[in-house]
Amino acid sequence: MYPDVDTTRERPVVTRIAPSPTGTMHIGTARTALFNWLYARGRGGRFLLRIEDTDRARSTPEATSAILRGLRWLGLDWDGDAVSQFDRRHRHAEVAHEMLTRGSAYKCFSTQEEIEAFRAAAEAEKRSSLFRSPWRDADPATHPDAPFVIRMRAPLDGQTIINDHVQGRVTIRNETLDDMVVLRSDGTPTYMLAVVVDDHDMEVSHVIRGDDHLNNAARQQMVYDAMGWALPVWAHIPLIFGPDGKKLSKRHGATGVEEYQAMGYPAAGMRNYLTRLGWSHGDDELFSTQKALAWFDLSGIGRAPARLDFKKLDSICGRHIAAMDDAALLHELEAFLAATGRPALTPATREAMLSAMYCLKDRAKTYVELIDMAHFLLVARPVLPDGASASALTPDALTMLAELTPRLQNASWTKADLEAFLTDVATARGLGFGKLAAPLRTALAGRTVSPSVYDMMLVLGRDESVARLLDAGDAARIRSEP
RNA sequence: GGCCCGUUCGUCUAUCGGUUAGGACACCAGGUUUUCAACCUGUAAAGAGGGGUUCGACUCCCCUACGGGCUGCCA
Repeated sequence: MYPDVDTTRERPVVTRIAPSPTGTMHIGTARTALFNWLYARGRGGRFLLRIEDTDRARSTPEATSAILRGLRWLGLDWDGDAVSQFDRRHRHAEVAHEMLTRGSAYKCFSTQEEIEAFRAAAEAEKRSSLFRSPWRDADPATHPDAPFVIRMRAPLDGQTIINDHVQGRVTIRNETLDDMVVLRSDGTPTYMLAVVVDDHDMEVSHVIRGDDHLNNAARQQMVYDAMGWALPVWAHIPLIFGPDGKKLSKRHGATGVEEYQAMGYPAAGMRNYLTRLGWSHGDDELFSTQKALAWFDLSGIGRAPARLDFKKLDSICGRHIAAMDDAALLHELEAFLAATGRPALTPATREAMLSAMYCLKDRAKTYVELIDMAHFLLVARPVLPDGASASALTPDALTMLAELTPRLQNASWTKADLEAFLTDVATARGLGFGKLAAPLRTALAGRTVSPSVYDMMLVLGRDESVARLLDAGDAARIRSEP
């Protein structure tokens, strides 16, 4: 019934993401947005945003702003203003009436109670529960003066073929579809109508969306056909599952993009991971957004649902953080601090952070870990050692620090010289450097985990380092006094 | 129930009829090492099951099993 037209013919590339504002921005929605963005931006096309808010009961402004924030965080910029589907309801109704005059739709006066009763009976008798409206072929002259919905007059036989660029040729027999409602009795459009009208009016050329819409595509294609509109290229991508292979839900932990932002994952790493989830370009695993834009294509999308793997996300994000330019990383970090309500950096800590970035970024997979690793430069004297690190301050260790500290006053303050000097100190006592590093780390950072002691001394500088070592000695002395 | 889609190491995936089925993450065993991270080396690990088609199937077809989606005056 529908010829295999080449829908990829010359036509400007326009994609869109059309989330419904009924909660947080789901990670799956974010990935769909990313695919659409990559496809359009990689081809000089446009990427649009439409808020599908026709369900007035469930749509909230808060959810809309969460969507905007999520897209912005991921760096997925859209063209023009976000379109409100609800605002276009009159246009949708206009098309519904156009379908009426064209004879491709009809008024149905069946009440919801009648339909529900029919479905219940059909289920009970194990018959098809497809509702066949008795008004489909009724003479308009006999129509009552009563509320009605407008239904699509869908073909009863034949088949509808979805030429899907991910799933392949999908054939659906028309007899398995009923006459869907396109305009509700209150005059508002249903999703099935609105999505087609909007995509057409917005000149969307490629519809890349979750494969939960694959079946819907057949019914939507009937609307395109009824209106004589050019079909978009269909690409129905598999959904994302939780680590256990079940549909991603709250019990898996993070489902909203803002939760990932709060956990400190860098946007570039998220883009990389999400792009690779369900799409591939040979064996390439780690890539920049520029590469993704150049490589992304519908042919690389897999047909099976993919599971979220936090370990891999961690790994990818860690590599992105390590590869980032220090200044850019600092900028991102400050944005993270602001977005999550953490205290901002002071001019002094900002400078220290920048100079320390080289020894911090290799050790962190998230900004949370980065901040944690930077603890030594964020705390002010006196550094209070935590329980685990305090145990390194044994009497012997304190003696060693006390001897060493004055000599640090005129030591050469470079990594190589400090390393030589401190190694000598430890060796002179017949100890491995580890025995000396532990108390040094405690005095400098107050933690058992930190960057290398040399790096901390370099970042802190001579005065601050010496002062911290003296503090540690003082504190121990005070503790040991009765 | 009906219809539609899917199924390669634990996970993400490569392969587009001919490979010892490759890579990455995770794991395990070593190495490096001042902690952590990183890094290096190595081990183990897969075509859901059954039928076809073919000289030859992970790859094409069918059936089954399992998973998912749709079946709303939700989107």
